[in-house]
Amino acid sequence: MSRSRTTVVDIAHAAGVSKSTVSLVLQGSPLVNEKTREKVNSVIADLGYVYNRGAANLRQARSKIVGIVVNDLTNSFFAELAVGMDMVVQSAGYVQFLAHSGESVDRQREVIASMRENGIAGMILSPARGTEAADIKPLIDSGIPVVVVVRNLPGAKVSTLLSDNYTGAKAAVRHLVALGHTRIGFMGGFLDTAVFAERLRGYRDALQEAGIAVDEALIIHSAPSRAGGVAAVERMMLISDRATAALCLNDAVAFGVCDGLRSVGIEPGKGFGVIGFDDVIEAKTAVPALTTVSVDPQGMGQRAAQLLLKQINAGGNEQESLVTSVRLVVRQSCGAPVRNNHLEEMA
Amino acid sequence: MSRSRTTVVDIAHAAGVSKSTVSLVLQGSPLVNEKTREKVNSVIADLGYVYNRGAANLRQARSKIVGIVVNDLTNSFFAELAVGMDMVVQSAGYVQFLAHSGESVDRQREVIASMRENGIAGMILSPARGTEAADIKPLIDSGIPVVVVVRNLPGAKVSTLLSDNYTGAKAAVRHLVALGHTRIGFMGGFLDTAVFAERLRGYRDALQEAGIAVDEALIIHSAPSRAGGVAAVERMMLISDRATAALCLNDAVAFGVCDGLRSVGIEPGKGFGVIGFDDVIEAKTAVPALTTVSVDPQGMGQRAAQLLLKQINAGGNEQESLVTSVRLVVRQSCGAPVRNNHLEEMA
DNA sequence: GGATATAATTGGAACGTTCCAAATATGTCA
DNA sequence: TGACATATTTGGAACGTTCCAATTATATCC
Repeated sequence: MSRSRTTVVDIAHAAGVSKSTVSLVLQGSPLVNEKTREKVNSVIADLGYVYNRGAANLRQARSKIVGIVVNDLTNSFFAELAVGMDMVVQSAGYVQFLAHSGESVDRQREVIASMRENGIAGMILSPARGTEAADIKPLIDSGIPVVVVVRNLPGAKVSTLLSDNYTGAKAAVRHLVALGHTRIGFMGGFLDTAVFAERLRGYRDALQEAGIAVDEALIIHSAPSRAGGVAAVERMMLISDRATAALCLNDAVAFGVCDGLRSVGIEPGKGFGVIGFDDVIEAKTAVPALTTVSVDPQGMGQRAAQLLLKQINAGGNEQESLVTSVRLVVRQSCGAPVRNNHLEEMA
Repeated sequence: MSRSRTTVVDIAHAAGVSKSTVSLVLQGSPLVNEKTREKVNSVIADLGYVYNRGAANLRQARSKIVGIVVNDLTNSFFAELAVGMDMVVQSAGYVQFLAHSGESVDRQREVIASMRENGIAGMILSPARGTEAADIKPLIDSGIPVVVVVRNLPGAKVSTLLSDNYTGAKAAVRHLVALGHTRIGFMGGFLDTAVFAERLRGYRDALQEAGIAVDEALIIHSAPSRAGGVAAVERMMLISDRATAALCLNDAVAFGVCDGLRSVGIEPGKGFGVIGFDDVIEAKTAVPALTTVSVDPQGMGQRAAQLLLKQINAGGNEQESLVTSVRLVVRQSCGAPVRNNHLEEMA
């Protein structure tokens, strides 16, 4: 069907110049005469030439491709994170390989290897559960900048961008305490992620600070999903001295908790205070609107991408560790009277 | 930092063979002696060689990269669609550029161009609203296989994979009619997509078939999102002879409709029947569980990817148009007694 | 042992760019 | 006009692989 690709040489020939000149035009070099540039550009348009970035990469040994690996794209927090990255990556003239590891370290290893073979200039990784520093060591050793987001990867020599889970959880619990709650639960998640550990730590410390003893029975583990939230409520109903409010691992769990409450006849926000974490888009429009710790995933994705691009351009590989601030957005699900939209701000 | 990349020549040198032999080993050719193969492989492992697929692509003029462009990754239907594609693409040894067009045709054009420069072997496109056949013409003309999913692109010479929107909508409305409803609304969406048109057509035809006159006042346009669903209910409350049930453009709208109903004191599934479309994961765990037309986005993504890979391998570019079947999953939100999970099946 | 078949290996050109050093054109000055 | 500076253009090597045709090693047969 299509004859062999038109190349820079074809352009050169048709425009009556050398391929070097065409290359110069392609790169927008100021060295080339205005008339020549016009001529070349018009020929390019005529022949429907498409630049072969692969060939250029081969010669230059640096590509305009970044790799992004996300543990769970079906979770809207991560989907939005990815969209944030997409925005700045595209705008900078890069494209991204974007893959979903599905929390499988094996799959993650495979896609990282594959991306590496395909010549990425850098990578953003939101690690699958159970990822170890060793998993990305070869990547790093080869001098490719890596930014780790959302979940920490202790021991890895990389830049990281985490949200301030500890402070956020603390603020949420403080808010529940201020509303008069004393039986406050923590729902969703398992011990295996740093995110869980930090949020739980914030929860514990806030209770302690308020002089409320931590009741381990109120810490209910479950899958970090909507279904997990439903399950957590079911489990909670079995204990005698039940909670009257809960901080949830994330918004998905919080929505599940609302569902679960409703199915046992409790109205979230009235009979029971629910606070989520992440502030995904639906949090605002849900009924009741979800009180949650806002992480702005899209903004976080943007920052991560900016950080990566900076490192790519700098060439140097000094690591940088950023913590994005977080704020409690009070809506209806916690049962507090809504005074204004962003009641509490935290640095 | 890192010295220049180790190449196939370095391997050859260290293993005492020629680069051609190394290349043969890399490709798993049966031509090479078992002992030589072992030797070469061990050297490869020792030197930490990483294959440069870009160089190979340059020589072979066919890559192992596919492009995927999705109109809205933050919509979980599309996120799951993408995950389905990711699964089969990865397993086939390909990587994907995955980009989010955010319903912007400009952005979409840019990323398509960028992916093309980066040498994709094929592309799956879930077009942004307003995309025209002309937008992807150059891609197609260059002989790159394209599969269009979810939304139709009339006039484009491509393979398509659509869900059976018409039949699905019809089945949903029939079900509502069977439950005794006569005032049935259609909520969410605008006239500008084929998906909307088809589902609406199914709605109209089913009503007509049942001898119920279509009341244009019950067709309420709104954004195809959760917030849009809330808005649609608000609008619906203003009319005198209100609907008692509604088919929603998609699950997001349906959730919004449930939210909206609740905030005016109507319990979805009791006072009002709600049916969604798509069957996203949360549909099952929501309260009330959402009756919806199941599209299995992940499965659809897989099929799309399989179709694309088939076309890439075939080389031939005969188009194929598939319609994925769809089935009504009756849960609680429509108010029907749940007899078993998949009450109605449709081919 | 020589001829022939088969197995295994190999050098060099090619893919489409960029980059360098060198060449050529154009302008300026005395 | 010659000397010099500056603006513009250019050929060829290089990037890391694959592929072809050709070569060399090994086995098989009479």
